[in-house]
Amino acid sequence: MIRVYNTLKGVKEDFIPQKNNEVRMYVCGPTVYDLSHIGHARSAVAFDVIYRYLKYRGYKVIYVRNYTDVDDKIIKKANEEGVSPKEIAERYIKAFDEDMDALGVSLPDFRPKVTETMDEIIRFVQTLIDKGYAYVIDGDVYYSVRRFNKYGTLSKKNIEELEAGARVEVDERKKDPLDFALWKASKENEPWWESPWGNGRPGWHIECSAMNKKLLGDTLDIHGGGKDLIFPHHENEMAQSEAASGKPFVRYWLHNGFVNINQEKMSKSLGNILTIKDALKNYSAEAIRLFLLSSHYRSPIDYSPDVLSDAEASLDRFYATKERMEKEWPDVINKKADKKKKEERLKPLIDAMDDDFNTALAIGHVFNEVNNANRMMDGAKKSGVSDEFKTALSVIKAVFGEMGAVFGVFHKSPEGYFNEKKRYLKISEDEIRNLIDERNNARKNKNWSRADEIRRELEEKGIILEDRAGETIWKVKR
RNA sequence: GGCGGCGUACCCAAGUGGUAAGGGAGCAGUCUGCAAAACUGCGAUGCAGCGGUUCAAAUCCGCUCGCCGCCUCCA
Repeated sequence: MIRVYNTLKGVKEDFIPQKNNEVRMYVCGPTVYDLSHIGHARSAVAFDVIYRYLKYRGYKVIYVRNYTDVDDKIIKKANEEGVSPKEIAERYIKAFDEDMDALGVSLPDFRPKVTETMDEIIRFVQTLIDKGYAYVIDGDVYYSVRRFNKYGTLSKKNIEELEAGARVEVDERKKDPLDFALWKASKENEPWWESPWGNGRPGWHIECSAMNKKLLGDTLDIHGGGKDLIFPHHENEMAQSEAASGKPFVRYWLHNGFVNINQEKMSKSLGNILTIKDALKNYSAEAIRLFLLSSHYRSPIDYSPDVLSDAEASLDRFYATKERMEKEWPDVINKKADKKKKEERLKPLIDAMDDDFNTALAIGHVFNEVNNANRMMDGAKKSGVSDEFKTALSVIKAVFGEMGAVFGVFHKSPEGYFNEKKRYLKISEDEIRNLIDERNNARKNKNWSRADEIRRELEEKGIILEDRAGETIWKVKR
């Protein structure tokens, strides 16, 4: 049984989708006005793993992640650059897609855009007006917060205190300062769409409600996003959707924690925004993914060179072991793993993931198995190959394969992994080869000082030499 | 001010009542010409602090200290 922490209830509870085997899942995607940063990556990776895991556990998942391509910030940027909002949106959708692809984030089943959902949005607003939850003023449409008596239940906010503490500039025309815009009449130099209330564009929250209704129906099983979206975005979404349908909007609200940079919140004013593209210049996508999955998705995490190096070191260890398994015991690991034994070994991993997608614990178990595999291979070398050993090693290989597919980490070929590290090389491969040859000649002549000198020389350039039986191999260790 | 959360070894991190997973770094050993990798051993008598509940607490309760997030666009 999967258990998830539901923001709405504030506790972990059993995960039971409305339709026995089917999960309808929606995650808030980016507003495409700038390059995506490492925080977007966290949200995307966290929910990607949740998506993959639900499928792994046998659910049929319909996963939707939107692009907000109509928004104040997009318009502002477009006006600054003297280009159309459409051009801005397209540019950053492309950039976001590239980033997701680089990070190995799987494509959601649907990726709706606001511009392609306009009819549904307008109908949705009209429904809210018809039901008395919204009112029109000079071409604007506002949602009447006080009409929805559950307002504040998601973010645990008291409506009276909200009003008292409101720091937003109040639009005097609104009936209540808390009311928010469903539809905004277009101003000059703004994109607009025709509507019953005049030309205008949607407010921020209505798109998600409309997209959800269109693609997933009135009630979702999972709705996800960053913690910062709980208020006001998700609170407003819930208010809109439940007012319109009269049904519960979301069964399980899931929210991921933030990524800080050197203990500070990322923000434009601090100037410490780390884009995904910049992160990828310094670290591999897999290391970034492993870093993101090394703590629980709800905890805040701190991005720093140290923790990313830790992730790289972990990956080196994992792939060195995988390589050893493949090189030393190809016949053993290519045999089909015993199903029952596999389930036994998989159990701790499954239990961890079932418990609110505890990737950190599950990855810990992966490394327990790395240790087991190495110990068993050492043992087999010393005291012979037993059937037990063969079974266990093939099972571990299978465990790596299955969990690798869920995490989107640990799934490469060791050769491919170590080859990728060559991008950090500060010396040509030919030069390395030549130096290794020279060193091996020196070793033959027992010229140990020259041999060690070459080793040191290469080490300074981030190359580690390993003298194996009959050959010297080199690896990138930066 | 309101709401929510966090504080576990040198660093990262799991653990929500039964006696501290895992990774990195470090030290020692096996192996090696020397290394590397791997393995073995060592490493928190204690989980911010102080009290309390309990046969038993990192885990529950209370207080104190420190840190953070949301309340306004934000993953």
